[in-house]
Amino acid sequence: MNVTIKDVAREANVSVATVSRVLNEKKNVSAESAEAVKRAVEKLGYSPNFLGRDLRKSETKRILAIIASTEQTFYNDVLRGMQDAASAQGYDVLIATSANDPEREMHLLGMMFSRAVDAAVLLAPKLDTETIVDLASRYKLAVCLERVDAQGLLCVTINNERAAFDATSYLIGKGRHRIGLITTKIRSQSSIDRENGYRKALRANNIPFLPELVYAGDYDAESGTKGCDYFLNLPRRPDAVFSISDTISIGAMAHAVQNNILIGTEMLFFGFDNIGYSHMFIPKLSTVDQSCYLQGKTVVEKLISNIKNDKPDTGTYMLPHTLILRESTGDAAAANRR
Amino acid sequence: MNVTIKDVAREANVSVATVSRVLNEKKNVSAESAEAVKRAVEKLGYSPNFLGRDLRKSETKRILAIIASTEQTFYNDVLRGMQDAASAQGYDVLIATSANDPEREMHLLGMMFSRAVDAAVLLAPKLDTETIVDLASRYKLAVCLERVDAQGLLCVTINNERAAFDATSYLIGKGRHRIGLITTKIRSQSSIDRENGYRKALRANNIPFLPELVYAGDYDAESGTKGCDYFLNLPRRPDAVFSISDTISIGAMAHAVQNNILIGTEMLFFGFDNIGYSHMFIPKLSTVDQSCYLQGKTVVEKLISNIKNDKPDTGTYMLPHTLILRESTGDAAAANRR
DNA sequence: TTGCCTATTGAAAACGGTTACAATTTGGTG
DNA sequence: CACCAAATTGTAACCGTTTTCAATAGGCAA
Repeated sequence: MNVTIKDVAREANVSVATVSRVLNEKKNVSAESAEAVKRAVEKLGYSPNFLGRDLRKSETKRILAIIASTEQTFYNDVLRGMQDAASAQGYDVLIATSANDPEREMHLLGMMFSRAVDAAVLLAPKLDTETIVDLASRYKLAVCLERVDAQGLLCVTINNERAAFDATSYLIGKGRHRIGLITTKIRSQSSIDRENGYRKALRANNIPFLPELVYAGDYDAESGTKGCDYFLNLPRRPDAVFSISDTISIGAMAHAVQNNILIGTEMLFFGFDNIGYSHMFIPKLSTVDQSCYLQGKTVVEKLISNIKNDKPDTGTYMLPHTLILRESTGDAAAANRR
Repeated sequence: MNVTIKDVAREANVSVATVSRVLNEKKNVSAESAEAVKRAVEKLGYSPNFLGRDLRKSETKRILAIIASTEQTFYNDVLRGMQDAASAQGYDVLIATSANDPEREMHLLGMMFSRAVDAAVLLAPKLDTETIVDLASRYKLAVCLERVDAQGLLCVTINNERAAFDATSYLIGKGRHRIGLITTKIRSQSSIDRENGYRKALRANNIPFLPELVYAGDYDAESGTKGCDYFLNLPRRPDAVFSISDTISIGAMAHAVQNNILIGTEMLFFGFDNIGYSHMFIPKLSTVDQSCYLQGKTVVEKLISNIKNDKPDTGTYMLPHTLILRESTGDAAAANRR
C-alpha cells in the first residue's frame, strides 16, 4: 500500500540517495536521473513520509499555538499573523485548544517535548509562571497576548495596564466619576493588569476606588449581562462601565438596552479587544485595539529566530495599543472607524 | 542536550527494550527494573521522541481539522465535539487554517499524505469534489459541516436544504411573501443547499422567485450590512430577510436598526448557525441550530473507526437541525431560549 | 597515454524509538 | 538433582528518510 522512497528508487533505477537529492532539489544530480525520478514519483503517487524525514533532520517545521478555544474571535488575527510569519519561512502553525485546563495545556506541550513540533506559543497560559519559565529554558516556548511576570521568557503582548489606564482616563475625561468595572474571576495576568490600569486611572484623578463597582464573572457575554444587571440594581448606578473584554461588554450593553438605558449619554461603555462584532452591535462599542495581527507575526518571527540561533531572545515586547472611539462613549462621529 | 532512550537505559542499567516496555506499560517487566527506569527518566528529564515512535508504529494518534479561519465562532462547538471524541480514544485534534485557499488546503492535507497525522477532516472544503473523493479513497479523510455531492466519502452534516426550507417556510407562515435572501458569492455546497431550500419553500407556497430579492456577498457581517442596504433601497422592500449565516444576519440587522426599521414586525430576520452572539444582539436573532457539537463528535468517532477497521464507512450522515425562534421574527416570548 | 579534477552516484550509517526473537534467569516439579 | 515452563531480559532488525563518504565515470591538459 504505502509507497516508499525505495520503491521510487527501484522504479527509477537509481539509489534512494539520488531520489532524496532530487526531492530536496539538491544540485549534483544529472538531468536524466532527475527526470527518471520525477516520472517514478508521478507514476507511483509517492509522497515522502515526514516522520522519517523529521526524525533524521530533527526538525518538523511546525509550530504549535495553544489557545483556550476558538470561541474568542480575536484570536483569529493573532493566528493569521502567526501563520503569515511562519509561512514566510516555510513553517506551519498548528492550533490546539486547552479549554483553560492546565493539565490539557501540559499534555499539548508534550508535542513539543516529544519533538512532534519544533516550538510552541501559549496564547492564554493557564500553567503557573514557574512551570512556564522552567519549560522555556529547555524548549522553544513563547507567550503571546499575555504578560508573564518573570525573566527568561520570550513574550509578546501589549501594555495592558497602560491600555486600561488610557480607556478609564478617557471615560473620566468625559466627566464620569463613577465607573464600573467588569472583570473575570479567572486571574489571568491581562485581567490583573487591566484592573490595575483602571485603579491607577482613578487614583491619578483622585477618584476613590469603590469595591462595589467591581463585578467579576467569566469571559463570556452572559457575565456582562449579569454584571450590568448587578450595576443597575445598585443604590447608585455607575455612569460608565469598563469591561476587560468586548464580549463581556456586548453582553452588558445588551442588558442595558433592554432596560432602556441610553448608551452613550446616560451610561458609557468601554470594551477591550476590538473584536469584529464590536462595531456590528448597535450601539457600536468603543474599545481598545491590541494589534493582534502584529503580535502574532512578531512572536513567530522571534520564535523562529530563536529556533535557528539558539542564543534565545527572552525579552518581553509590548506592542502599541489604540483606543477606538465609537457610539458607546458618545463618539458617534468616529463610528465608521474600525 | 537531547536525552534519548539509550541514555535512560544506561542510567538505569537495563536495555533500551526494557525502558521501552516500562514506558509503554507492557507486562513482563520486573518491579525493580520498572522502578529503576522510572528513576532514570525522572533524573534525566527524559521524554520520548514521538518521531521515532510514530515512524516505527506508523501512527501518530493525531487528527487534523482544517477550517477556513477561527473567525467563525460556530466552529468552536464542532471542534469541541471533535476533541472530546478524539480524547476518548487517545487521539488529539490539531487545527489548521486554510484561509479559503484551495492550494493551502492541499498543502495542509500534505500532513496527512506524509503521515504527520493519521487522518484529516475538512470543515469547509474549497477543493473540488473530484479531488476530495479521490483523496478520500486513498487516505482517511472526512468532511464535516458541508455536504459533498458524491459517493465514497465519509461526510457528516445537516440537511441544509431542508433547514433553509423550514426557516423560509416559517417566515411565510408569518404572512411574509416578499422574502429577501442574503447568500454568498463563494459557492459552498451549504450555500447552494440553503438557497435551494429557500426557493423550494417559495415554490411550495406558490410565491414567485424574484432574482432582485437575492443579494450575494461574503461570509462577514459587512456583507449583511450591504445586503440590507440594497434591500432598503429597492422600490419595493422585502418584508423579511433570510441570511445563510448569523454573522451576515447580524450585519443586516445592525443596518436595519440604524435606519429605524422595526425588526420583528416591519421586517423579520432569520439567520443560520445559532452562534453565541445571535442572542446577544438586540433584537435577538431567530436562527437555525445545526447541532455542531454532535457533528464534530460524530465525524471523529466514525473517522477513528475507519482508521481502525479499514473497511471504511463512506456514508453521508445528516444530523438533525432546530429552528430557534427569537425577537427578530417577532417571537419575543421565546427569547430566553438559547 | 597518463594524471588530475570535477560531477555524479550508491552503500551504509545515522535519527530514536518498538518489537520479534532468542537468551537467560527463575521457580516449581518429579 | 535434573528438567521444563514461565518470566524477564537483551540483541538486533526495522520504520523511511537524509547525508557522509568513498567510488566511479567523464573531461581535459600535459
